[in-house]
Amino acid sequence: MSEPARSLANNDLTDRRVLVVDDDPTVSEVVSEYLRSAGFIVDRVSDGFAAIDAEARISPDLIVLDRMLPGIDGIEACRRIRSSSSTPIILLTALGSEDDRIRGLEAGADDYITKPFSPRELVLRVRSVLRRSLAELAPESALDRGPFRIDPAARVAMMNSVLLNLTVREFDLLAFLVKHPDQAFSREDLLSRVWGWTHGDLSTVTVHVRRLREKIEPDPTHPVLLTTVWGIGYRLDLKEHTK
Amino acid sequence: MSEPARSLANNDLTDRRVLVVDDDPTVSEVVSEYLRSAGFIVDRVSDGFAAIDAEARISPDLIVLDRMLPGIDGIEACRRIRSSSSTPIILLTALGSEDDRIRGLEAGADDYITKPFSPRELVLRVRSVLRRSLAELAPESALDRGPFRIDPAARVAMMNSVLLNLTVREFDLLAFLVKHPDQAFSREDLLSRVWGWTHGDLSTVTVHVRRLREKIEPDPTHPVLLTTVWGIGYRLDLKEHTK
DNA sequence: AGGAAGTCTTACGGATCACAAACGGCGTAT
DNA sequence: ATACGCCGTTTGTGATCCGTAAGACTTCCT
Repeated sequence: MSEPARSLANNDLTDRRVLVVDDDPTVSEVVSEYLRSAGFIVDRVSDGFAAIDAEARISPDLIVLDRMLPGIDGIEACRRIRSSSSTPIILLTALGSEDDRIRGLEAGADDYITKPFSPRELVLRVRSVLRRSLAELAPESALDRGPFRIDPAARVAMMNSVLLNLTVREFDLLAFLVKHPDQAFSREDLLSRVWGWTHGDLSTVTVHVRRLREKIEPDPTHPVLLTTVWGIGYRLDLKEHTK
Repeated sequence: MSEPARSLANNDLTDRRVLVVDDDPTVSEVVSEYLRSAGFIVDRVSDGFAAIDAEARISPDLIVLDRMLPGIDGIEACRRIRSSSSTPIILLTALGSEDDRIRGLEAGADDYITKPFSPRELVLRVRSVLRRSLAELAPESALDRGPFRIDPAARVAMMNSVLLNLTVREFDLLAFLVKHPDQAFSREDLLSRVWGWTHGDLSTVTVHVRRLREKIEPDPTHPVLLTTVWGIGYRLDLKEHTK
């Protein structure tokens, strides 16, 4: 109940412009209709070049891009759009292979939906991606909680009034945990919500947790703040349910 | 041995209401039985109008809807339900054509299963759709009952305000029992609803009950909280009969 | 009392998991 | 151009947990 509600309140998702790119009129029609009824303003084009052009012209808040297109394909269109803009992109595809998915994400796509998909799921994904991208733009205020003070704007983190010398990832990780204290997160969750990855090496999380511990724990070998929940993941303990 | 298992999700999928709509008594019976043994509460109706009525009346968490129905067909029922509610819908069908599928998804279905399907696949799909839809909702809150306090989000269990050091399985087992106190469950039930297995070695349950007793019973050899119901299974006694 | 079925207890091997340490790549600053 | 810092990955190690099996014990029934 903490985050999603607030970001929804601050950043309204209605009336956002979505650009739908698909050469199949049926799919394009269905997708557009559903997005419209979900409160989005929808523009449609049917090939890659038109997509690049339209993106530059109307600056949509998000693009739904079919992977298979006449002319340049979706992946290439995605790459070109991304090279000049950070507009979020959701890729549509008939293929479901892992390789395919990775190539899509590498090209800069923010999410990936395989056909056949339900329009409802599409709307959910669109909302989710939009929320994420809008949340990054919103100016956030500093947060004091427990011994921590997180200032996202200044990118400064303090603990007991002393400055923590954190790296980018460490800051993001700590900021997320301070925003969601006393809640256990799996490595997948953290990878997804802090790193923004949908898949990847989970040990990345493990190592960064260890590095963060070195900077915030009195005794890093016996964590009391950032504790591990065996078989689940990690939790930042601000409530004293321990001991 | 084990299933895809590891739901480790934030939201408990047990005790969710599923409405099964099918005019074929055999199919309806089989589907319902499998869903029940997977821990769902199942209601059944046999035609489209009854489905619309039942949906409004009992507000199920999910609907399994046959595509072929007397009166209005599944697609139409799906559309009507969707017009007034966002309850997730899984469509059952004998047909497998692409067109058919698209029309189903267009009507607002969240997933689509073609007959013949394995009951196991059905349960997996139901879980998957439910998990997606529940993920958008509020996280579950802590539960206080008797001497126990269960916080699923934090993955913390306390007894008389002291922290219990439980493993994953022990936590899941205790959480389930605290949610359903003073009710006897067979080992099969527990295996199905806590482990998510449809079959397996029942001694697994026995051993875990014993391990849990070691951590919550004053005298594990003479249980007073987690008692065994001879010939039936186990029960968590929270109503204070004696003492 | 005796047998059968159900339950409890203990033990063990495999599997999983968490952690530490180190490595190489990449970008940036010097 | 070089050095440094950060990041993601890999490897090895130790610890934990889980499921199963096997035997002892208890309860129920005849």
